[in-house]
Amino acid sequence: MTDQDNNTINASLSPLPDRVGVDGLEDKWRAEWDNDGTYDFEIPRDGNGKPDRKAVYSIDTPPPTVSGHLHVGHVFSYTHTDVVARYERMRGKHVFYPMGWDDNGLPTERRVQNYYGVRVDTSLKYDPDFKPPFEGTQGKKLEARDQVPISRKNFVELCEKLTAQDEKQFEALWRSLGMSIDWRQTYHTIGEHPQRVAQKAFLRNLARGEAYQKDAPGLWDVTFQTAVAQAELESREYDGFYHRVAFRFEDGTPIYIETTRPELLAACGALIANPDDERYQKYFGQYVCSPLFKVKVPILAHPAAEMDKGAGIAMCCTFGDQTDIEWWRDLNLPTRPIIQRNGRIIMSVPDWITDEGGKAIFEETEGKTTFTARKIIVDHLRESGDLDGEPKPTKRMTNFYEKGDKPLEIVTSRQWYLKNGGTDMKLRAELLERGKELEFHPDFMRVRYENWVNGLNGDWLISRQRFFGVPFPLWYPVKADGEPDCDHPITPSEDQLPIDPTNDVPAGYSEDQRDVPGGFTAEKDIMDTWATSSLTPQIVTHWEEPDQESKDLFKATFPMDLRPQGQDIIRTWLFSTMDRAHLENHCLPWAHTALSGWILDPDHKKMSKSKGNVVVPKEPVDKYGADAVRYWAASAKLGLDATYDEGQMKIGRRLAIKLLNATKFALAIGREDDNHHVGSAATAAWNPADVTEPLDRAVMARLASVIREATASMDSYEHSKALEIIETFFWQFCDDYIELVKNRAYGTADSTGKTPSAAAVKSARTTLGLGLEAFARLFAPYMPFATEEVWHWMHAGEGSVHTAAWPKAEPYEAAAGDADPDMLVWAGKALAELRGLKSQAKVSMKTPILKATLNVPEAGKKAIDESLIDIAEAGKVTGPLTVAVDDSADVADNEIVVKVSDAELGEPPAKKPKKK
RNA sequence: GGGCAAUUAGCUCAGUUGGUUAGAGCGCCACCUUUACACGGUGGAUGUCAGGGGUUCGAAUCCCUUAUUGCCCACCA
Repeated sequence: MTDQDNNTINASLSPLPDRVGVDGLEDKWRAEWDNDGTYDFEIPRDGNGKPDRKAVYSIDTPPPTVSGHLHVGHVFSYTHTDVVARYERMRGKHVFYPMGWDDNGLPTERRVQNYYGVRVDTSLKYDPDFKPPFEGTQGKKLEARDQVPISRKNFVELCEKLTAQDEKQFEALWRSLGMSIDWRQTYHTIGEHPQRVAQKAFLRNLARGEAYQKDAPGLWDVTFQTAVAQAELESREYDGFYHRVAFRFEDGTPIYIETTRPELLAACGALIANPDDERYQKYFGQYVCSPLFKVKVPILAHPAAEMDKGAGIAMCCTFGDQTDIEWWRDLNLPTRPIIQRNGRIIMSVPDWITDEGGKAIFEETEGKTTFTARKIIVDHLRESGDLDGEPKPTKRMTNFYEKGDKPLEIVTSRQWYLKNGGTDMKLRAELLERGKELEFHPDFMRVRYENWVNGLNGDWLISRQRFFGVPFPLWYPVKADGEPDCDHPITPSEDQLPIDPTNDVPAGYSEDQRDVPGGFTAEKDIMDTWATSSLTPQIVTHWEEPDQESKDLFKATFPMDLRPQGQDIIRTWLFSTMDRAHLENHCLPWAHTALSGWILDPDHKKMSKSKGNVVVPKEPVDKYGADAVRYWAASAKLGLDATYDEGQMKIGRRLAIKLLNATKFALAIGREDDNHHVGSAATAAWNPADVTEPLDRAVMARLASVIREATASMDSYEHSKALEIIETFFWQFCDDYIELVKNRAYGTADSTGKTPSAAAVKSARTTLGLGLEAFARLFAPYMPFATEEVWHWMHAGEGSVHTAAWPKAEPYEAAAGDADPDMLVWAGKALAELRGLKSQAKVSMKTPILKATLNVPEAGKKAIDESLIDIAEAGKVTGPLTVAVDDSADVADNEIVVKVSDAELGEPPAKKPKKK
C-alpha cells in the first residue's frame, strides 16, 4: 500500500494498453471490487478491542421505494452521497454505507394486490402453504371484491417475493454507477428486523407516555378509508361553488350564509360570525331554522370567523373543515356527523331532524356520495326558494391526502398519536434546538425544518386503518359487554417482537379467547410507514439488538454522520427521524444532512413520472459511461436544481479519457528509458526530492494548493467546488505543463543540439508521475472507474485507489520549496502566444519559429527566464528567444500578460503522406 | 398572505470577505493529422451580470424595491 506520509511514491507498473478507452471499465472493476470486498465495512477497534466510533463515517442511506420507477433523479442524489462516501473512505474512515429498500406502505400494497390478486384480511390466520391465484399483471385486474383474502403475514411474504425483483433492478443500477455500498448490509422496511425496531420503539414511546390514543375528529381519506397525518397533506386547487343559502328566523326573515358544501346542511349545529362584526352583533344568542331540515340552530360569536369571507357568517357543521372543529370544541356545539367513513351520507335519518319534510329529503340523500347529495340538496333549496341566486364558481385550495384524489373529510375516530412538538411546546423547543445543532447542507434548508416544526398543529398521527404494514404490537382486553377496553392495552415483552396481534396471542391468554367477552382482541391498525422509516438510523445500526456484534456495530456507528435525502421530505423523513432519536436516544440521529435538488428536464420542468419527461438512467450510462454520468451529477451543488444535460456528460467522458491518456503518457516515458516496454512489469519511484527544475517545482506548488483547496471544499460538503478546482488544474497540467516539458522528459536533444541534464530529465518525469498519481486519487471519488484503471497501471497488485489515501499537500509543498506557483501560468501564457502566432498564420504547430522576443512585465521576468528552455522547445523556437521587460503602463501589476514581438516563422514541415 | 431559493455569453454553470479589463466548458468561427489523446489539438469572437433606486473612491457581490421562475408553509364558510 502506498504510504502518502513517506514522501517517495513507489509505484508498481503494469503493462499499458496501446489504446485506451472508458468503455468496459465498469464491468471490469465492479467485478474486482466485489471479489476484493473493497467496500465491505468492518468495525474498527481501538487498542482495547472496543468499537472505535471516531474511525467510522456512517451514512443513513435513503431506501428507495422499490415499486417505484427508476429515473435520473436517483442517479443524481445517490452520486452525491457516493462522492462523500468515497472521499471519507480515502481519508481513512471506515465507511458504513448500507442500502435499504422501502417496501412498506401503499405503493407496494397496491402493487402486490394487483400482481397476485390478493388482499389482506386481518381476521385470517397465517397459511404456510398459501399459493396466490395468479402471478403477474398479464391477467385482468381483479376488482377488490374478487381478490383472494389472505392473512397479513402471507401478504408480507408475497410482498417480499415481489419486491426482490424490483430490488435487483435498483441494485444493478447502483452497481453500474459504481456506488460504493456494502451490499452485505441491506434491509427492507417491511422486513422482520425493521418491524421489531418499529414495534420496540413504539412500546418505549408508550411506556414513557409519548404515544397515546385519542378519540377525536381528524382528517380522513374516503378512498383509502384511513386517517392521515398532517405531514401527508397536499394542498390542491379544487373547483367549488358558493351557494348563498337562507336560514330563517321564526318570522321568516332570512339570514344568508354562503357555503361550498350545501350537502352538509343537515349537519349544521350553529351559525358563526365574528364578535366584532356589527352586521351580526344584534343576532348573537338568537336562533334560526335551517332550510329544508328545519333544525333550530343558534347564532354565535367566535373570533375565528372572518368578516370578509363569504357572507361574513358561516354555517358550522360536523365537520366541514378544521375551523368547524375549533368552533365545535370552543362553543360546545352538538356533534352531528352525517358522513360515513366511505365518504357517503349515513343510512338513517339522524334524530336531530324531526321535521317530516326534512326527514324525507334526508332519506333521498342516504348512502349517496357527497357529490350526488349536494346536487339533491341544491335542487331542493332552489325549489324551496332558500337558494339566493345561482351557485357561483370558485377555486379554492383544499387538503388532499398526497396519494389520494378526493378531498379529505373530517371524521371522528380513535387513533394513536406520537408526540412531536405539535401540542407540547417544551418538546417543540427542544426539537427546534436539535434543528440548530444539525448541520444542513446547504444551510438555507434549515428554515424549511423550522417552518415545519413551528407550523405543527397537532401531534403525529401514527395509526392507519390499512392492512399492510407494521402492526401495532397491542391487544385489548374484551369487556363483559363485548367491547374492547382501549384504555388498558396489553403489550408483549420486547423479546417477543416482532408480533402480529391478529396472529399472535398475548401472554396469559389462549387463541380461543380471541374476540370473546373476558378475552382479548387485536389492535388491527397498522403504523404509518414513516413510523418505521423514522427509525432507519436505529435499524441500520442495530439499535438494541441483543447479540454482541450488533452492540458493537451500534457503538461504532450511532449517532450517524450523514443523512442524505430529498428536500421534499424534510417535513416527513428528516423531521420524524429527529423526533424519534430525540425521544429515544436523546441526541441527533446524525451530525449532517445533505439535501439534493431536483432534476429538471432541458425545458426546466421538474422531471416526474406524471409529466412523462423522465429519463431512464440506463440510457445515459450506456451512452456516456458511468464516470461521465457521475461527473454530471457531481458538478451540481447540493440543494440546487440541476438541468439534465447530456453535454455535461460528454465533458465528463472526455475528462475520463484524458486522464487515461495523460497517465499512459507519463508512465510510458519513464519505462522506455529503463527498457521496460509494454508487457513487462516494472517499478518506479517518484521522489519529490528529484523535482529540481523551477517549472517543475512550481507545478508541485500548484498541486499542493489545489489539494488544500479541494480538501477544504470536500470537508464542507462542497463536492462540486472541489471537482472544479481539481479539474481546472488538471487541464492546465495537460495543456501547458505536459506540452512544456515533453521534450525535456524524453531527454532528447533540443534544436541547438543540447541534451538536457539527467537531473532535468528526472525532474520532469518525477513531476509527471507525482502529478498524475495525485490526480488519480483526487478524481477517484468522482470517476471511480477511470481512476481505478490508471491506478492499477502504476500500482499493480497494491489494492484499489478507493482504499488509498486522499493526497496531502505537505509532500508536494516540500518538493515545491520556494517556487513561484504562478510560473506555470507565465510559461503557459508565453507558450500560448507562440502557438497563437502559428494559429493566426494558419500553419502547423510543428512550424519552427526562427526568432522571437517575449515581452513581460517585471513581475514575470524571472518566471519566464527560468522556464525559457522549456518554452522554446514546446514552441519549436529554433533561433534566438529573448525576454524583454515591458514596462508600458497599460498592464495591471497583478496581471499575467506575455506579448510576443519580432517573431519570424520558418517553413512549415512538409506534410507527411497519410499512413494507412 | 408568510418564507426560501434562483435570475451572469446562444446553452449549462463558476464567481470566496465589495477591488480595477466579469470567468469556464459546450456550441460557434478559423486553423492544425503534433511520436498521450481525432473519443484530439491550437487560436478566436461572444455579456445593459433580470429592471430600478441607494450605500461606497469602487458593486455581479451590500441595502431597498419591482419583475419572472421554482419550491415550502398557510389559506376550505
